Amino acid sequence: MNPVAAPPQRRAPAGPKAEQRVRDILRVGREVFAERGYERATTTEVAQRLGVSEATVFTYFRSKRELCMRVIQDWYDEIITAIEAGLPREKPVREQLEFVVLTHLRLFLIQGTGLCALVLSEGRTKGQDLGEGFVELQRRYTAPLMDLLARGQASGEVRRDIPLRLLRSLVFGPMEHMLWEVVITGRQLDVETSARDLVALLWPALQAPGDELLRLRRLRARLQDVLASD
Amino acid sequence: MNPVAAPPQRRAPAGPKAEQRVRDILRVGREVFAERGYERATTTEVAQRLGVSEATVFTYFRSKRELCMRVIQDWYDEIITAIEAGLPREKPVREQLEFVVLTHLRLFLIQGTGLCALVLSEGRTKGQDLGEGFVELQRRYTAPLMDLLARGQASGEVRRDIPLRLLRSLVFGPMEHMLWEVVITGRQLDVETSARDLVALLWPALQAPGDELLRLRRLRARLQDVLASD
Amino acid sequence: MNPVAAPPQRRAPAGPKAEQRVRDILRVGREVFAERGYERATTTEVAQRLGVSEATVFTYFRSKRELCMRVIQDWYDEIITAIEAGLPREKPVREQLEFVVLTHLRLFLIQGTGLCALVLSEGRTKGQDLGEGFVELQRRYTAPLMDLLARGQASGEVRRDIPLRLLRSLVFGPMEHMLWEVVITGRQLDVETSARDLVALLWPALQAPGDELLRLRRLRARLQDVLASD
Amino acid sequence: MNPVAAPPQRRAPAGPKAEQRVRDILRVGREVFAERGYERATTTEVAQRLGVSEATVFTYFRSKRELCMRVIQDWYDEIITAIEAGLPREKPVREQLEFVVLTHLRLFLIQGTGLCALVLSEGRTKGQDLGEGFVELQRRYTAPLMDLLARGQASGEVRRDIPLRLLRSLVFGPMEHMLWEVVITGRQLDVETSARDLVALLWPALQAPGDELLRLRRLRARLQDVLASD
DNA sequence: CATGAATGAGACTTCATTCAT
DNA sequence: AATGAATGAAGTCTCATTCAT
Repeated sequence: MNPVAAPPQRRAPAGPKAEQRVRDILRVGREVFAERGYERATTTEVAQRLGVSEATVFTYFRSKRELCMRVIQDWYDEIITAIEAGLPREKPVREQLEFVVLTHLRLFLIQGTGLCALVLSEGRTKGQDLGEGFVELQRRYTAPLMDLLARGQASGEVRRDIPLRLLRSLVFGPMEHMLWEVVITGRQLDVETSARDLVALLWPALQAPGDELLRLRRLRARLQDVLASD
Repeated sequence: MNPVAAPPQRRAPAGPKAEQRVRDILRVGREVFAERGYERATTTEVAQRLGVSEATVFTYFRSKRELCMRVIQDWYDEIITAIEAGLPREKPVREQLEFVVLTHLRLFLIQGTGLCALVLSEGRTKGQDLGEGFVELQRRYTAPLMDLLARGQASGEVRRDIPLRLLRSLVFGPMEHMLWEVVITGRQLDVETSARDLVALLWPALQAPGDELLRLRRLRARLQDVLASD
Repeated sequence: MNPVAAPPQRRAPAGPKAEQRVRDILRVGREVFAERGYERATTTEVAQRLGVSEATVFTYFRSKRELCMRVIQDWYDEIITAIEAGLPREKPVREQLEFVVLTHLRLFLIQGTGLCALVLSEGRTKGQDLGEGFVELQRRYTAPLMDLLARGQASGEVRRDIPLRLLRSLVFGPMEHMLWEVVITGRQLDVETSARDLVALLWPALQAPGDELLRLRRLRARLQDVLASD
Repeated sequence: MNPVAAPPQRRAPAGPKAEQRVRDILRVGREVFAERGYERATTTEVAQRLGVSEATVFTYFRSKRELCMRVIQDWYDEIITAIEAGLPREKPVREQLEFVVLTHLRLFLIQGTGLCALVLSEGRTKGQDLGEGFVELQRRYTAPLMDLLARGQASGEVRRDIPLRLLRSLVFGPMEHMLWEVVITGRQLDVETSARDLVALLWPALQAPGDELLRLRRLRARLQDVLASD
């Protein structure tokens, strides 16, 4: 009888200037969340860095939580876009893998380590403050690599006797671990070299076991055949 | 020069009863920090679970921050102790590695995913709230593995052409990544199987490339040189 | 003496189009204030339901307070008009009373319970936000009934030995109490039946006691005096 | 799997001093809510009038809402207690009714008009902020009168042809209306006189119709018989 | 005239921490 | 040694209102 319609949310402004504001807030919000993590980040700081009032922030984002979610989504989108756009699909899987790792490292290190931390550490508060749509984000985020590994298995470049999930951990794990190190120790990192090294290190584990050995043996046998037939 | 006495720091009580109190608070503190993370954990909750007043907690720990640091230290100590005590040093490196991975996974999963998250996510707030002594803790924490890998290199069971640091990331990285997956998705994990699978996967990458393989590689390289110089 | 011009009050626009705007805002404002009460009503909601910007509302009304006052005034005017227009002055006072009660109940229940609540609950904040002109509004609002009762007294249909004010409370009081019940419990109410029942119930109390009754009462009073003086 | 136990509420202190505090806060809270209504009342003001910090208020009451509920409950309890304790059950129903009306008027006017307003105006926000247990409170509040009227009907002192609910409105309605008048106009009121007048006015309406007339006729007949038989 | 955009002021609430008893 | 009690500081969020365009 008295459904007592929910009171209306003030709609965020829409328009070219508004879009710029949204972008600004997201940019600064990303910084702040990355630096401080969800709990220690304050809307006050976001507003101050932008030189606007706190109310302005809440004009464009309904809550701190929503702002954070958008920050994370945007960042995921950037990574996904960067990888999907630049992936050299015609090249061998190994080179594609190098590209994936390099792109991740690069994007993370430009500004993303804090965000990485944010996602990882806030992701676990499932059902609390953030984390409702996290599983899905996580899925999209790892999708390009999963796809790449699957194609590798199909083409025979990647071993088939290990679940994809585990292979994924094998790639992302060390990568993220290296990033943590950077974050914690503050040591610099040469992304290009690190990416190449890491893939070089991983590759034998991803390949069919003894594959290289088998190929080299075949190569030697054929060379011997050639020399003998001369 | 500075005759003004230092402000009287209230000292924590001493004695056997006091030590028990400290242990109790640390035990419960570990639970609470693990479940909620640093920010969302409250001293209130620690006190309530223990059935004491909040003030009591502050009688034994100067601050929430200090309590958290001690919780983390204790937990590190447990892992280090468990590994050092059980490590089968006489067995091949590969088996020792399996032990290390298994022990980590087990300790993390028994009660530690939250602590893992705690360490990882609070570790990054370098110079803020926690994190002063983190680099040192991190060092001690990874020491057993570093040591193991070094011995492996010395004995020729582990390749020498890759920096230890990278090898360490190769082991810890996927391990932690698997743990995050468990935390985020809530999926169960068979630690024994997972540990064995993971090491099996990593082993080819850690091993010194076999002798035959090395010789074959050298052969191929020389042949390529000859053909190129033609 | 005071050559400083008064601060430029922005004047509300004038013209036929402007009048329509004012009417629209008042209509929607009435809805919103009725549904939510003064404090919980927001200018945002008024604007949104009307499809205009918030600023527009403030173009036509200086403040939320002023809008609310106008809403209440308009509503009073409607009731007063409805009653004055429809009152069957030639009929007996009792029937006129039934008309007054019925009209009140009907207008309140159509859309007015919220407004009734608004008036009653905001009326008390005398000298605060609303309530400056409330006494006057209240007077105009009860004027038709007061007039009716006065005419009843003049014609002998209504007792003269009770102050008008009290008689008014006797009519409005139960009526409003019934309305509150509807508002609070959400129960339905048949206005026609309720109006008739209520007047039937009140009528004996409003009527001049019949001649015989009066004489008998006087008789009893004198007997009691005689007995008491004995 | 991760029920994520709800974080614990800090328990309100218990003890003799604490009880005094609770009483103080309730006393001042009653004042503030009565003066301002729910929305306009602020926890800040409650704290300031008490000369304590705002946090102290929240140490004893979890929220503004809870404080307000307790204020209202206490006030209901006072009225109910006062009436149940003083009701002269052996006297005629009419005198009991006078007592009920008088007690209500008195309690309301001492400090309760604001609270009356509070209950009435906030009661309607059912399912919003307050108002969960309101129907029940309302029931307890009117119970003494309902009971009295029911006993009156049983003994034949009150007419039986009208639903109790309507009779209740007939008593409470004018009473509250008079109170509103006092609140709005600020006029003084002699409670004793007003109570007697009001009941005198209502009584004919509550009695069986023509009842008084019939009784007086019987009285006269018997008196005549007595005189004649002398 | 209408409005997009911004904001000052203030509300409720939480929590680590202190201190007299 | 333990704690009951209090609180300062800070945080998120809401909303009426203004003003340049």
